[in-house]
Amino acid sequence: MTLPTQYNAEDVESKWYQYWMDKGYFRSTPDEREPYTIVIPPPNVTGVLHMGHMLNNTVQDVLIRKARLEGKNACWVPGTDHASIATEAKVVKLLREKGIKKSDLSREEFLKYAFEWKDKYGGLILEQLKMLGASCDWERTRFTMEEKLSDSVIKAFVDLHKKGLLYRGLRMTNWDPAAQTVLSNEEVIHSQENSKLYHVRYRIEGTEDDWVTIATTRPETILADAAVAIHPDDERYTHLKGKKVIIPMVNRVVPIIFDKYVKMDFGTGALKVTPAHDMNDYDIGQRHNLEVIDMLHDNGRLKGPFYVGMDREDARKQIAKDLKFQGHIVKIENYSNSVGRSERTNAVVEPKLTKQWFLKMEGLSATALEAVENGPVDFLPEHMLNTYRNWLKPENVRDWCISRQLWWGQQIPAWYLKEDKEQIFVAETPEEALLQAQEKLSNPELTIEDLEREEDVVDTWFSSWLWPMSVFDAFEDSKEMQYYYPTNVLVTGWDIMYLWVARMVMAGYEWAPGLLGEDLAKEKGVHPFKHVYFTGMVRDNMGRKMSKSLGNSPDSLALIKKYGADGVRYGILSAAAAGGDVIFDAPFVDKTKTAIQNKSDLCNTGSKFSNKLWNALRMIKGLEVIEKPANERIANVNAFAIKWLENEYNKTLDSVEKSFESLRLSEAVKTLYNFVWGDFCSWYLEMIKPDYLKPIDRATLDTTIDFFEKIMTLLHPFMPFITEEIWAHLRENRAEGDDCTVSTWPTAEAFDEQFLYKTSLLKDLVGSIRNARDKGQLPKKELLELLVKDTEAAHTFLAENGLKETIEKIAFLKNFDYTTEDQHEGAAFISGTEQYYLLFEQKVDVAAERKKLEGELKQKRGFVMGIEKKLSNERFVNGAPAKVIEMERKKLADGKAKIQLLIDSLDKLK
RNA sequence: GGGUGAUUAGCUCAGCUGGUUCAGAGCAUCUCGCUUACACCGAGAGGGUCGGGGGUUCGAAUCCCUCAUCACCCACCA
Repeated sequence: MTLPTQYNAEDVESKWYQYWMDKGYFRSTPDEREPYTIVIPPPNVTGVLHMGHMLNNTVQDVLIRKARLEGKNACWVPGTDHASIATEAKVVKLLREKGIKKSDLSREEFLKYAFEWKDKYGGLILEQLKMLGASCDWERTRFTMEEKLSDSVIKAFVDLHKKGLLYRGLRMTNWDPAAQTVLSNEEVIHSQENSKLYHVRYRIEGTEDDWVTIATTRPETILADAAVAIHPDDERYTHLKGKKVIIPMVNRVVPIIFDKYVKMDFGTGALKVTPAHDMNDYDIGQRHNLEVIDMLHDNGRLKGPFYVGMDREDARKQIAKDLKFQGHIVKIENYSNSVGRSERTNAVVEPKLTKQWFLKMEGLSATALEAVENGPVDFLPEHMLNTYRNWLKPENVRDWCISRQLWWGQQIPAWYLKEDKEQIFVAETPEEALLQAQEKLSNPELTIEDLEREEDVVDTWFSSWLWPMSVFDAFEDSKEMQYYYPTNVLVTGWDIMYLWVARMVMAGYEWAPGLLGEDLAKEKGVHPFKHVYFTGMVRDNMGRKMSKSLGNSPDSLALIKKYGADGVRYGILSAAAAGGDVIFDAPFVDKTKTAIQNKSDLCNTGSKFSNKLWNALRMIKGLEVIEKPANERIANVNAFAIKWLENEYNKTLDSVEKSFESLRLSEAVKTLYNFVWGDFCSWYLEMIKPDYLKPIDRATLDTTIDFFEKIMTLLHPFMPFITEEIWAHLRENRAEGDDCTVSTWPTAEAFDEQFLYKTSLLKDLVGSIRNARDKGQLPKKELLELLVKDTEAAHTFLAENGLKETIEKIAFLKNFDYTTEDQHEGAAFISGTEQYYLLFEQKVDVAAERKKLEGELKQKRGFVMGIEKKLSNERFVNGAPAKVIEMERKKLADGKAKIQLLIDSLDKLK
């Protein structure tokens, strides 16, 4: 069998995923093993895979694959979120393109269309996750609006209502005129926009020509003004106390009021108050009993009395003209202010007084804070706790507005008495609601016809916060919940820390105790996850978030096609320390910007790494085998190489484990990269590689394959495809089920630091020899003679079994011996603390060599002086631990020895 | 206004509990090599007073203070 020189990720990857699926390797059912659970942060059902998902899901896959290799019952639950506003907006748009208006459809008809559309196009992202290698248990795929999950939502709602945590109230809310629904604060994105500040004068009632001038960015709302407000300490306006003003256009007379909210130094110091269309004005209105005049329809068009049916933005321009015509405009300034837009529809959000359902957050948020601050939930990176704390502080917490005026979502299980809408009955079914009504109103004659159901649905997050429980069918006495809950780790972006993470914690504490039962809750805990791993945001090279509207997100699938999923996974992981933002250079973003292309390409490093692994395999597979090593010399070298790799391997494994413990995945993958490329390929394989066309002995080859196999297991969580491919090639005739994906994670064994120090000296020496060859312009493989000054230390160093032969082999020496004489031909150099001579027929460039040695000497002297100073400092000697002092002493001794060698060398170079 | 981070090699970034992984990696640059696993490669080299200043300490890239610059989040903006 011949293997191609280049690894072809695309061909290899396509076959393995199906293979794993066929074998059912990702399937998890409760058993006696320890569970390791992750629930996916459900992407929008309409979403497509972007860089953020790739980072997020690669991290999850690494963790879940590692757990699987460790023999745990690894369960990664996938699924999608119904994303009510975004999806409904999309469906509405699609229907409009077909000429169907939402308003012409009944709720049932609309939902039918929506579900059809979801079934047809939704969940594409899950298929894309498979391309990435995500080892989810696909048989567990859930959807937040499927029947069972919706049932959980209803149950949770009813339960909260029973506990008295839900209420319905008239509040100023964020209104999205495009989607025609209320939004939570989190769904409103504020940004600075250019607008105009209109200075408009209002005539004071009872005067001919006395005016007060206000400043506003929204002159159209003048029609709904209820007062003009002044700061009570503003001396410019004290004469207006008790006066009234006449509002232009509508000629309504409204009072001048005094309120400390007004800033004296802003604008004119006089503020028009429009309680119906501004959050703060509403508050002022409450304080002063002002009339609330709503002049906008739900779609953002004007009710009147002027500009009827005109959109608010058009009306603004028109009224500005009209006010100017009537002499009310004093001036118009350019102005930059913050404008809130709907995250989902990008429409400018209107503050609007609406009746909504709210969830009391006081107790819930305190619990959520406590669970992380002093409880069982860890954040990574830790400092995220500060942000979390800041958001959950009592003064920053507001009740959660959970109703939405949409159809795509769970309809709120509340029924109103048709005759008196203030009579509300919350129940899981209409029958129960009716019973409640009959009882409460002491009227057994009531029928279901007398009730009508609340039209609104709940906020999407009201289903998401149940996700870690609802995916295990928690609300129906679930063995799965009892086994898998709490989940081990949640991997998500910090941008939804409050929106989602905090709320899942609340939900966990609210319901898990009841669902798990007292004993189990006590034993396992009720928190939804133990660790939260916050990934950073993936940004482009201008620091901007990747977003569809900017078009700065690279095409994920194109990346996978180009570099292979393994390459992309490597790239994105090695770039992302937990919590740190990732600047991801996107080669496909904008070909006109060379700056982007010039930058590093981490995925390419990953795909090169795949190729390196592949070729290491090719080398091993290409070897001829004999039973015994050809001679003792080869046997010694091989023994040394194996001993070295074994130690280096255990050290690496130890370090990788430590990185995993603290979830430092980028560190783990880099450690493995360095070990594989450096120690395994560059050193070990070169040591055991037989001469051209010579065979290798079976024992060495077998050991090498053992190592290679173990390395594949270690690397598997990061690069699942190539490791499985190599695994398959490494041994012929593997048993059924002997696959890398389900192999056994090795345990770290002790390693010998002392020995590894020797090997580092070896590396240094070999490097020096190569450097000397380089300078002497000698061919790499010409066999040379190396002499070392005969000292005790040199003997100790070379006494290590096989070390000398190994140096001879990889540095291409025909002879390596001791000498007492100084040598004058070839190159002289110092490695470690020894003086070496590499002999060849060429005079050294004396001047250049002297210069180099002098430089080295100067540096060494400075170094030694520093240590001497340190050691003569009594406070250091008394204060520092013995180990450190000992180390310093050794450094000093070695430094002094080296200085002597340098001086000797310089003397001889004269 | 409240909060959080960042500043280390030309670029992108690691660097955990202060001390042998302490000044690192990848990319880029330079020199030499198409060598028999790999030119997606190999061998070697250059390059940083760790943003400035102060402090704590025997010892600081690491802890504290301060200044500067740059991000981001929350609140708010007539």
